[in-house]
Amino acid sequence: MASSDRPAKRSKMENGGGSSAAAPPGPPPSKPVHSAAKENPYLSHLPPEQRFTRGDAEGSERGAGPLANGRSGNPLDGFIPRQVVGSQVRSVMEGGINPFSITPTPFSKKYKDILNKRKELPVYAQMDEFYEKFQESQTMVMIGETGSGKTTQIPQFVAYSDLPQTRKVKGPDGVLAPRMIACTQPRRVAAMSVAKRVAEEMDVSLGKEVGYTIRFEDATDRRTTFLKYMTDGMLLREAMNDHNLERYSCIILDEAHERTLATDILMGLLKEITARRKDLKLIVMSATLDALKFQKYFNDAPLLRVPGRTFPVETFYTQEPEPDYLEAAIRTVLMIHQAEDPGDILVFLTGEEEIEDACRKIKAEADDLASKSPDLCGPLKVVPLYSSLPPAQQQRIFEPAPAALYEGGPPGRKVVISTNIAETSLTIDGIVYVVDPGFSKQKVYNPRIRVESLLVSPISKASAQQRAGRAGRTRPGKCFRLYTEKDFISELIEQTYPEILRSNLANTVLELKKLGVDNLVTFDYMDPPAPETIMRALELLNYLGAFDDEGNLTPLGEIMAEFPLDPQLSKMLIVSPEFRCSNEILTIAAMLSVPNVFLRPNFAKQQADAARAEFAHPDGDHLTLLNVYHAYKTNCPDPSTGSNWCWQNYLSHRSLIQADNVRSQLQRTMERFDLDLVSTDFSSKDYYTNIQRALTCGFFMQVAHKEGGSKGSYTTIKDNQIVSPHPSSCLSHSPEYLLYHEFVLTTRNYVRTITDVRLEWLVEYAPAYYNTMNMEGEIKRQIMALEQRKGKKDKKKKDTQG
DNA sequence: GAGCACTGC
Repeated sequence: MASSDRPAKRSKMENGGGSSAAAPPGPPPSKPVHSAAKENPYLSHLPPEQRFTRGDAEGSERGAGPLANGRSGNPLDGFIPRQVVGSQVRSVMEGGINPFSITPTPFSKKYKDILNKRKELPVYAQMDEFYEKFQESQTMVMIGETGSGKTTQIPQFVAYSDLPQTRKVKGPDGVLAPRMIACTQPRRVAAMSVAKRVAEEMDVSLGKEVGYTIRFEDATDRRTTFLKYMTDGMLLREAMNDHNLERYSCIILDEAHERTLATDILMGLLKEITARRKDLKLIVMSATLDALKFQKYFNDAPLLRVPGRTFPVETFYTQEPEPDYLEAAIRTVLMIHQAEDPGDILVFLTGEEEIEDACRKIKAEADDLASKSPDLCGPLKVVPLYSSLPPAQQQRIFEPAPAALYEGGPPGRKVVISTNIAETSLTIDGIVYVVDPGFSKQKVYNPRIRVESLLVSPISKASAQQRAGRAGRTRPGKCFRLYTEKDFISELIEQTYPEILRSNLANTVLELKKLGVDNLVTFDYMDPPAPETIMRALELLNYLGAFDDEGNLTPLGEIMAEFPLDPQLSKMLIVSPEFRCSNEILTIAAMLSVPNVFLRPNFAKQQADAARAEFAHPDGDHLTLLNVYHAYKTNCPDPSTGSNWCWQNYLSHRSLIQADNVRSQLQRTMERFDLDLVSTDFSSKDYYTNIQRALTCGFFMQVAHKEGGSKGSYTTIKDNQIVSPHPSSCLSHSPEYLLYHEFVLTTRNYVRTITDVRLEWLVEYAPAYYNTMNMEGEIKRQIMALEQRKGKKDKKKKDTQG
C-alpha cells in the first residue's frame, strides 16, 4: 500500500545491529584474554552429565513397548508406517505404566491431572484424523490456529506412533541411540519452554527422554532423548554435517508461516531429503490459512486443520485515513480509556523512540484526565515494550493494572506500547483492546548497493490478523485499526514477504553449498530469491576465497561455513593466526556479533560520550571494541558482579556477557580446526597493524575512499556511494581509506564501526579485487602509482642483490 | 552530530 491515502510516515532506515565506538584505560593486557566463561550459565540447573550430548557411551536395547507389534531385528523395520489408531494410543495414555520413561515407571498423579487438561485441547479431539493422515503419507501439512495445542501435542502423537525409544539404532558414530523426533521453533525461548512443558506432560525428565537444543545449550542425552525441540537454525547446522539427517525419524517444522530464513531453507532441503529417505516423516505446521501454499509445495500432501481456542475479537476501522498514525494511536488509547469497559490495551508502534515518545504523551494526557474527572477516568499505567529494554523493565508488562484511586472509583487500566515483539515473541494475558496503526519496521535488502536496511512499512493482512488476535486471549476483545477497511482489503498484502526475499544471502548461500546443494539457482525454494541477490552473494564468496571460479566450495569455504558468523567475519578469523592476532580478532568478531555495547541514555549523553572516549583507539572503532572487551575482562573477572562497572562506564552488561559467550563458542570452533590462538607482543609496533591487516582480509569489499575536496566526505569503492563516518565513531583523523563494518541509511548515508586501512594492504591481501583492471578513476591511479613504486623498489633490491 | 523492528547460528 503506502500509496495515496495511507498515512505517510517519514521513512526511517537503519542497518542491522552493530556497534559503534570509544581511549584505552592503559594498554590492554599483552597476555591474551581468554574467555573466563567456562561454565555456561544457561546450564547451571542441570547436573554435569546432562549438559552435553554424550558421544561415546553404549546404550542398552530395551524391550519393545506396548505398541511395537512384531518388530524384528531389522533396524529399518521400526520405521515402516504402522497402523496405530487413536484408541490404542489413548489406552496407553490412560494406562498405569509410562512407556516412555527409561525404566518402567507408573504414571504420577500429576501426569493424570495434566492429561485431563490435554484432553480439552482442540487437537486432542482430532487424534484419529491425525493418525489417518500421518500414516497415509510421508509428508503432511497442518494448520493449527492459536490455542489448538499443536506444538505440545503433535510431537507426542508422533512419539506414540513410533515409540522410538524402544528402538535404538547404531548411528554413523557407532553410538546406540534412539531415532529422534525433532520439532523446530523459530525462537530459543519457545524451544526451551515447550520442551519443559512436554517433559512434564509425558512424565519424564527434561534433558533425558525429552530435551531441547539451542545455541549455547544442549539439554539432550544422546542415548535416551527421542523427542527434541530445537531452533530451526540449529537443525540447519546439524544438516550441514549430516545431509540426510539420519538421526531423525520424523521432523516437525513448527511456525512455518513465519517463514524465517532457516525454515525456508529447511523446507527446500527436507523436500529433497524425504525423496531420498522414505523412512523420514515430515510434518509442516502453520498457523495461517496460507497452508494451501504449503500443501501445494509439498506435492499435495494431506492437510489437517485444527481450530484454535480463542475469543472473538470485534474489529473497527477508521472512516478516513489517518494522516498521523502516532497522534491517532494516542487519541485512540485515551478514547478507549474513557469510554470502554475495563481491560488492558496493547498498542503496536514501530520503534524505541516512537514508543518512548508515545508513552510520555499518553501518560501526560491520562494524568490530566484523571485529575480533571476522577469520577470518570481511572489511573492509567503506561508500559513500553521493545527488545533492547532491560529484562527487568520488560517484566513490567506482566504487572497488574493499577487499582482504582479511591474505593468505588473507576478502575485503573494498563496500556502496553510495543514493537512487533508482542506480535509473535511475547504474549501478554489480559489484553482486551488492540490499537493497530498498520506499520512495522521491516528489513529490506537492496542488492544493487548491497545494503540491508530497516524501513517503516505497512504490515500484511496476516500480521494485522495476528495483532487483532492478541485482544482475544482471555475474553472477547476489540481491535481498532487506524486505517480504512478499504485500505485493509485493497492495499495490504496477504502475507509479509518471507525473509529470504528481504535479506542479504551471503551467509545462506555459503550454508546451502555446505548442505550439499549443487545448484543454488535451481534449488526448490518456496519463494525463489532475486537472481541478483544470489549473484551478489556468490561474488562476495568468490572474492573471499570461499568459492572457486566454478562456484564450488573451497577448503577455506568449508571451514568458513562452520562459524556462526557472516562470511567476512569468518574469513578474517580464519586468517588471523597468520597475522599473529587470532586472540584479538576473536574478540573483535564477538563484539561485532552482539548488540551495541555503548549505552547513551537521553539524560546523560555527554557523560556517556565521555565514558566512551576513555576506550577510544585513534585508529578506529574495531580497536576500540577490543579495548572495551579487555577493560571489561580486567575489571569484571566475575560476570555476575560486573554490572556496576559496566553501568559506571556506560556499557551494556548484557551485550558484554553475550560477547563473552559468543567468543567462547568461536574459540571452540577455532580449536576444532586447529587454528592457533596467538597474539603479537603488545609492545611490538605491529600489534595493532596486524589486527588491521586481518580485518582487511575479510572486509576489503567494505572500504571507502576520501573524496579529494571536502573534508570528511568519503565514497565507497565500487558502488560510489557518498558516505560520512558515523558521528559515534572514535576514529580521530580522516584516513585516505577506511574500512567499515556496516553501511547505515538514516538521515544520511553513514558508515559505522570504521577503521583506518592502507591501500598497500588492500592490494596485497585482495589482489583480485584491487587491481587496475577492476578499478577506475582515482583509485586506479593510486594502485598504478603503488605498483610503480613497488616495481622500482624491487628492481633496486634486485640490482643491489645482483 | 546520531538512534537496535525481530529472530537465529
